[in-house]
Amino acid sequence: MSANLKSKKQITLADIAKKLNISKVAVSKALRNQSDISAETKKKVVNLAKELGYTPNIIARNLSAKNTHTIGLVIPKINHHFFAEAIESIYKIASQHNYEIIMTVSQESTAEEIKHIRSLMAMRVDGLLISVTENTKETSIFQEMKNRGVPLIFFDRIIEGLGFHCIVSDDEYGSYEIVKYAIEKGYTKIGHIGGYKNTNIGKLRCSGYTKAMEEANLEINPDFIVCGGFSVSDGYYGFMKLYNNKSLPEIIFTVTYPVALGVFKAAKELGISIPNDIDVISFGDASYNQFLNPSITGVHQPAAEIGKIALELLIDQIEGRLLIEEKKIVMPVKINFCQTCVKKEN
Amino acid sequence: MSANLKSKKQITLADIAKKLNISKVAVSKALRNQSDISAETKKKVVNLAKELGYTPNIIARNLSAKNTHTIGLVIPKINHHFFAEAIESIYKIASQHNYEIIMTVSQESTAEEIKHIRSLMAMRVDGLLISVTENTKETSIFQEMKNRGVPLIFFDRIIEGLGFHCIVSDDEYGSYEIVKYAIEKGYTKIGHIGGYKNTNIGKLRCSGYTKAMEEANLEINPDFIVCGGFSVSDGYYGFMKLYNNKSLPEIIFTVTYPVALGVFKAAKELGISIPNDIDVISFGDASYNQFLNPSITGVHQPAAEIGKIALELLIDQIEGRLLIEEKKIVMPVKINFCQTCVKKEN
DNA sequence: CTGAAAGCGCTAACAC
DNA sequence: GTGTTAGCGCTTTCAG
Repeated sequence: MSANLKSKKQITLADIAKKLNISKVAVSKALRNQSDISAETKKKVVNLAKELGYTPNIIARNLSAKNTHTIGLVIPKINHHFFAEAIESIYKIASQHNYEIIMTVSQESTAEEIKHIRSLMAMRVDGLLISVTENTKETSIFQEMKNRGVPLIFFDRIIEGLGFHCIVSDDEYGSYEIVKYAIEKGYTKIGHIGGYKNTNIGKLRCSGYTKAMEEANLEINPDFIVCGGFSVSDGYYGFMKLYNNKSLPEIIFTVTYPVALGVFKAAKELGISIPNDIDVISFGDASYNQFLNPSITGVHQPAAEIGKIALELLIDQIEGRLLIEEKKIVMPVKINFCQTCVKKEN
Repeated sequence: MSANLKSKKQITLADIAKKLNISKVAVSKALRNQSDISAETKKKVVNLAKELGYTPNIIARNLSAKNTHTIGLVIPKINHHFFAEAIESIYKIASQHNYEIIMTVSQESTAEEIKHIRSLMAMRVDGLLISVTENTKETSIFQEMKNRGVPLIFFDRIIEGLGFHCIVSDDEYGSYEIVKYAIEKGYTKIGHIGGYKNTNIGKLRCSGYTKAMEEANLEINPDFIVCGGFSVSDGYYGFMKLYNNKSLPEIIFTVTYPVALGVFKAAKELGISIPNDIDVISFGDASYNQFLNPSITGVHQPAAEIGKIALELLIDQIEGRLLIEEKKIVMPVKINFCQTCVKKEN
């Protein structure tokens, strides 16, 4: 009825078997190059398969095999430098290990997140790689995965204490370091456009900021802090909110790079110059950052590396080479010194 | 043997049926809320399913159903603004239509591309959405898909004449327009870092450039033209090549936005100032372009729109609502005026 | 080396 | 309303 795959009947093992007057089993074995088939039969089978344009039906194979060599990936957003780089790396590694990735995007919605996890479970992926949404609080779905024994690894945006391995950047220390750097440069009125406190990165990046401030005996002005999500629009509205207060901080530390871009956007609209009128530093960066005006001094995260390690860990677990308890890998970060936060002006 | 999904046995229809002392078929129907099952039975089944944590096995379902509600996506690269935006849109639309996307990344390798297409076919996706690599010349794999009647749509990087629908930006006209604009601004020595001529976008963006030049009776200096791929590194090496010639053009029109960034990178290394020493315009842009120094005047492509239309077209075709002949949709583009190509200096 | 039998989990078709 | 039968395409087991 439709122009889809069913319209032309697909070639099956049985078709090949019939033409060659041998059994389906022989064909199956020949195609998988098993040892107990004569070279001659193999050759005949392989040739005919090619001639007929045979494509194995993985669905059928998976149904008997019970594993799919497929990994489910759930991320909150694609068009964000950190994730774009991480997934690029994940796809590369997956290809090397002959796993297929089924990526889903939650769009920062917990309902979508749950829907996708269920869908991936129904597809019987061998394991799950997840970075949760900025709103995820409810852990029951993950608890359920734990009970079922589904291999699952969290990366970047994680939930601890559920027994799954986690891999993250050193959020707290990186934040601490960059705020400390700003303090050394002479800034004292330091604001923070942070993430929701229910997320690990929101919480830790904020506490790194707090620690640096306290260590330097600097006052943390609550008016200089706003919390929200991780995207450009959150930075934009965050800055607008700060702007509507009586006074602005001298420099703002943003929880992500997109948030910093949002600040740029808002400042531009308001005719406020960065870094002359107000300065910005961020957690995270982007490959194109070097071309910005000004380029943002920020904490560089090893996104590709995080993706790679997360996937390798997951594959190890799937293939039974990893049976240890919940483990948290914290990747070191470093500051990428650019054109913001150069010196405090007087 | 491993900590994978098989370790804990999955609940099946049969398990539920046995506990309830009814048949598998009744359970299957109840779960799919079919009309010929009593409300009472339905309730019992649904409750028990939830209690046992039943997850339908889509693999098994697909095997009998013969369609998978799954679409294969093959792109050359993720971390490139055009694709990031297009796939974000594709995922969004897919979610709305309840299709699952299986995205694969060819990394600009034709071998990977073919491997992924075969793999997606083996997974029996209902259709394919493809943007080919910069190296794709061999069309036999697509010919094969045509013969099999696989619904397939090309977008952005297309192959015409094979009978598949295509959707692209107006590459030639957009290029013509922006080069014409540069000419109006007084530039005469205009170079082009272009794409391989075997690709539609490489060819058309170059011919748009050529047309504008010819129309203005400007000389096209072969030394001002280099061809290559579409990424940052291609722009970088392209510019280095131009630099090693005797003279540089006044302005360079690049085939993609990443190529323009590559030019920025090379120029920065060489101590050449953009737009003072040499100027740049590009086909394509990025959301963060507005924060660049200088922001690049370029042709804006409706990436999200292209992804959306491509997918909707494909779904129409899969579901049998589209039976017309090969059709090419050309999306209008517009110039995004920024800080490059502002005026020719004397 | 080869093949017959059984089954993966689900659904469509048809009977009761 | 409900159940029986058969089959999707493949692989594993085991007998020859």
